[in-house]
Amino acid sequence: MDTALDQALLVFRERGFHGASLGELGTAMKLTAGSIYKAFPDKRAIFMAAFDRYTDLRTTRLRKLLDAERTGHEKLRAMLVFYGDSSHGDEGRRGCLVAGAAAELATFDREMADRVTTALDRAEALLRELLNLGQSDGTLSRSLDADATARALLCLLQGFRIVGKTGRTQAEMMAAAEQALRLLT
Amino acid sequence: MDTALDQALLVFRERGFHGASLGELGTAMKLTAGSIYKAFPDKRAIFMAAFDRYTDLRTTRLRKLLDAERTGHEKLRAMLVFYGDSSHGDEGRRGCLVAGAAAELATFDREMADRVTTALDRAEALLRELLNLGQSDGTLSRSLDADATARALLCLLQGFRIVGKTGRTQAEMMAAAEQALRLLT
DNA sequence: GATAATAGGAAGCAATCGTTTCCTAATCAA
DNA sequence: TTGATTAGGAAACGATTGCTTCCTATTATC
Repeated sequence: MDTALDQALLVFRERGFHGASLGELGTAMKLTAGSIYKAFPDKRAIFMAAFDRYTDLRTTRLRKLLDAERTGHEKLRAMLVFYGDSSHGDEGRRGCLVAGAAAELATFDREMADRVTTALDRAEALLRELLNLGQSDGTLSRSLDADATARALLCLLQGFRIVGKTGRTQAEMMAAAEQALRLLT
Repeated sequence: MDTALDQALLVFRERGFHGASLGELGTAMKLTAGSIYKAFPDKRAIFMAAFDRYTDLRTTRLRKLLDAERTGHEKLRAMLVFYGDSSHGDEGRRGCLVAGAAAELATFDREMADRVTTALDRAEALLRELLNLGQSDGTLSRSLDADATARALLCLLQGFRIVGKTGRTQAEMMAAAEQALRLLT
């Protein structure tokens, strides 16, 4: 089930919700349409399940990376690098389900909009935590407005995923991430 | 023709390329499908024309705003405010055609990917110009790496448009913009 | 004012969409 | 082994999609 969702995930990331047909989803999940509809009431439910799995997987991976760092500055760098790594080459071109859902579905699908908002709010809250930590342990500038900076960083990271769709190099994205980090020190 | 495109534009911004049907486009443009296909070979061509008009309109408006400012710092603020203003409330929820096309079409449609890349490259080049100007006239920090900072700002601005899809307030977006600007001074 | 050219709309086209139905084969309890 | 339950696939469903055809007004030209 999870492995099938992992394949559906890729199709949705590359093609978007409306751009992904059940045929493509089926071949990716190695399942026929009939079988898929045994597990999901409709296409939208597949997307939502894929969305939830995507955010779960990514926050788990990110948390692990953050736990390996000590200072606020280092944790923040790890988060910027995490997004930078997801925003270049093939992986970058595959795109981000959160950004994609925001662009494609947030206007008219209330439930999807709520999911996107929740995901973004969590990321923003995490960034604020890291900023506060860095300001406490002295590794980040104390003159920053943590709320406004967290929101700006959220935008920066989402922008990474959009710009990353156009096939930038790792070096390009990392230089941008490092420059952003330098401004906060 | 341009006024018809302006209406098609809105539909594409809200629903994306695949999410916008010719019926919706027709009612928005106050034209039937038959008439539309007198002017465009296919739906994709409508989108491309709308995309070009969108980028033209926005760069024209932006250039005008930038010309009204003198220093690099003030011009950069004007650009950040321009994107912030487009990223809240109803206008924010309508979304950005460039970000939308990047998320939805950049993976498999080479010609659209090129268009998106060109639009992003132009924005990045403009940001670099403003940074260089600010560093020359002393209104922006000379220790910045202009290339990396321009790319980071490009991501920030595209992120504005994505986050703006979820209905943020003007105050929220402006605080983020002002904070980003403060970091560059 | 007659005629040619064009712009727009109504209706219908095949194809594809998401979805359902039904059948088969595997699984499991007794 | 038997019978019940389930998972999966083949095929077809109506609806909608992007697109075309054909007809009717309107405009423009001489």
